[in-house]
Amino acid sequence: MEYIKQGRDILLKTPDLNLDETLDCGQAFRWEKTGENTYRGAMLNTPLTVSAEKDYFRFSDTDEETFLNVWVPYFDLETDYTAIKEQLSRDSTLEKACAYAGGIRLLRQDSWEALCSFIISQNNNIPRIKGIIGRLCEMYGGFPSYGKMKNVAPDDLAPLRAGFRGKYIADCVQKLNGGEIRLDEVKALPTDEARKTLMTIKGVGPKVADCALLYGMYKIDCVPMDVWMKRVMEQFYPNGFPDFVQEYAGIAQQYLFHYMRTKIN
DNA sequence: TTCCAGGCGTATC
DNA sequence: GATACGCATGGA
Repeated sequence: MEYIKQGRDILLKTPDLNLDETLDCGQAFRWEKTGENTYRGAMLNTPLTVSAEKDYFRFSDTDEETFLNVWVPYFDLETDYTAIKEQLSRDSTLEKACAYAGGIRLLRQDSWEALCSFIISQNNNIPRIKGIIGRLCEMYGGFPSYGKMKNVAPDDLAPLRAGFRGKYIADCVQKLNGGEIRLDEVKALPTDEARKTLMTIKGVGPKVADCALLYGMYKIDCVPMDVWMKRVMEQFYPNGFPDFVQEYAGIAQQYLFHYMRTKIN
């Protein structure tokens, strides 16, 4: 990764990053394509417009401190995806998946934002997930902290049209505000214990927990098992992943999920 | 109209 | 532990 400042922008050179593949592959729901090669979105309430230009990525109107503290970790820019893909490609299916969309990166999202987003995601489709999260941000003037949502009742969330998920969000907010669950502590736990803790929240089962762990806490051994990944495992890995995949199973899952959902029918 | 969507809670065995 | 069913909403 190398970057230079240009006025109020940061210009970044990095391999293994494609904005479409990374920002519109179902791991984050707040990025909107605003131009041919441009996305606008945010992490919590830090906004960003990012574009792919000829030889670099332009992070618009971003100071160096925000770039280094927020966007470098968010886009996982210090991880060598070339090496990871090389290792994963020892498996023939993953080789195809990596070749198909090699510009996917695992976004290191905020733990609360990821947890909340994936509670909303259950038994739901991506356009509607985006709609509900969009209305949540509208309602609170940006993505609300759980503190800002303190004492929220399911009925208060009716305008989101989140269906039965409203009461799950309310329960999550309550447990976080009550200190019953502290996400920074969960993050420090081994994956299995962290998963168990998250699953004490109503509406958080194995799949939503694994999404929060993978996308919000960078537990890259987690493989969220949704309908698409179940199909992948049935079709290609009836006996599980090979050992050399395990280390990066969560990242492998990104390539495979996208491959199965968009390429294979 | 019916089916499905990055599932989960509950009841039942 | 496994299986069956209902659940809010909206697009296909």
